[in-house]
Amino acid sequence: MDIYLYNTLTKKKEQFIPLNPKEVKIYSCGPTVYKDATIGNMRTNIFQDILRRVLKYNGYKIKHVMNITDVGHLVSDADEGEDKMLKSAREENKTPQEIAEHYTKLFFEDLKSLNIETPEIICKATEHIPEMIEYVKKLIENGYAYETSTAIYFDVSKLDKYGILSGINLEEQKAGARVEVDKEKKNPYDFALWIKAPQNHIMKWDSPWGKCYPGWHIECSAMGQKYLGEQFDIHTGGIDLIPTHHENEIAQSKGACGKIPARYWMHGEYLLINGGKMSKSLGNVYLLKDIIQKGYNPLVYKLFSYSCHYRNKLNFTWEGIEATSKSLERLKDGYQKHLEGTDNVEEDVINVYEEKFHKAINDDLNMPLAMGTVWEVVRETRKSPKFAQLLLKFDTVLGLKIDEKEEKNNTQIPEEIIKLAEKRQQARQEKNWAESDKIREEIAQKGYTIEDTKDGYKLNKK
RNA sequence: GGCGAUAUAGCCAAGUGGUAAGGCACGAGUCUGCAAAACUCUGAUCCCCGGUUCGAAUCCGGGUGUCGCCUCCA
Repeated sequence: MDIYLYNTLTKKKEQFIPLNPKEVKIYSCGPTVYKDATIGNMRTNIFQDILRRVLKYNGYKIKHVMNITDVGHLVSDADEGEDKMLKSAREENKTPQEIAEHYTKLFFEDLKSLNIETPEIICKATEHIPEMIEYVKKLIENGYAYETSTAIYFDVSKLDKYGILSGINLEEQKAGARVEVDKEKKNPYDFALWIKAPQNHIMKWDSPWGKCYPGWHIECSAMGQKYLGEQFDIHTGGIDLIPTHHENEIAQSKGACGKIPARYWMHGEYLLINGGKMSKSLGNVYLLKDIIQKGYNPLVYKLFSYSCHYRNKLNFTWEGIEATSKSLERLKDGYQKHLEGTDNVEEDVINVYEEKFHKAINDDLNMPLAMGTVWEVVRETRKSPKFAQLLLKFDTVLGLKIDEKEEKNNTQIPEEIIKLAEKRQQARQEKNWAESDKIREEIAQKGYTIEDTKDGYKLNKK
């Protein structure tokens, strides 16, 4: 079945045809590991995971590269100001290496909680300094870069066109309106490839231009080329990377080898919090940890993100998480019921559902639409293991572990509560409903719920 | 000022020319001593105005609203 993906480069949905008919090469801009990853960051990672899984569903092998930026970009704008890694290190009284290690570990823990597949290749910026130096050298040789007293800059005026991704027009931009223009820069949009380190700068490396550290964009170009070649299939990232980072990656790649590095550029939209931007000042920066701490399965967040297409803004609310939490439970219940079902179902019925689902995910990863089909199968009145099997197949894309039973009953129920439940059970047997209801109220006040089933009572923590 | 996105039931959200998927909530019912859970049923003509068309949420023009980016940011 054909796959269609929206390409930021052409602003159109295009049929996806990989360079190699069997293997798809993807590069994803990974985290800068100087602070906690937010659920907003995770939305992008979920989007990238879906992309992988959908391609695999279609039978492709994946070679997916993700970088870890463990050398800081600058805190302030335009190639000046303090380095973010160093700032965090100073604030937390640790070495930059310790900071990077710490946040890298947390990042991968989040991915694991969300059942996000680990890319085939994870590469750290600090381990690819020689490749970056070579890349800068090449750009200088090709006449796309020049040296000033502070850095090696990319000369955007040497390109036939700068700004193809974001659609900016250099002539129309008010250069330097908000950015202090470096007097030595030839063009306001020239960006630093390689920055000469001040004496007190901790992270710096020897290079033909002295002790330096890399500019923000060079690592992705250098590592992408190293692992995937001069041109690969898909480049992904958050929507915010379009105007600067990806624009500059394209510039670098065109300068170095005359090619746009990726044929398809895909960008995930932002997650909003209560309709607005997530920001520290509003105190609405949430981490996956916060969702877990409220007692939710982290996969609830993953399912929540399927309620909206990746190219649309998704509004995060706790109400939404609560609603999704119920959905996930019902999804799992539905799966179990099919598993235990005995109804007969024709292959045709299965195939119709499968095709509907497949078509949805192949249509630019339309998860909200695909979920519609998932629910149709879950709600099928006929119960059959064949449907369970189909759902399991869907779950290779969803990654929700629908066959894993919730472990909410594993939480320790205090002796006291169990005693009350037993007492209530006895009252019920004696048909002493008043007493029974009284005890239920008591249990509720102590933070537990009790449900009566045909096999007896069932306790849960609220 | 420039670039871009979006406006569909209480909420989240698909659908991009042929009489509005799905999820959550609400309400009703089945079940239950009652409740919970589960299951079943129930709701919108698609921001406004004008146009094209046999026919538009869907195309075109004009408004209005919301949001994002243009500075580090997924």
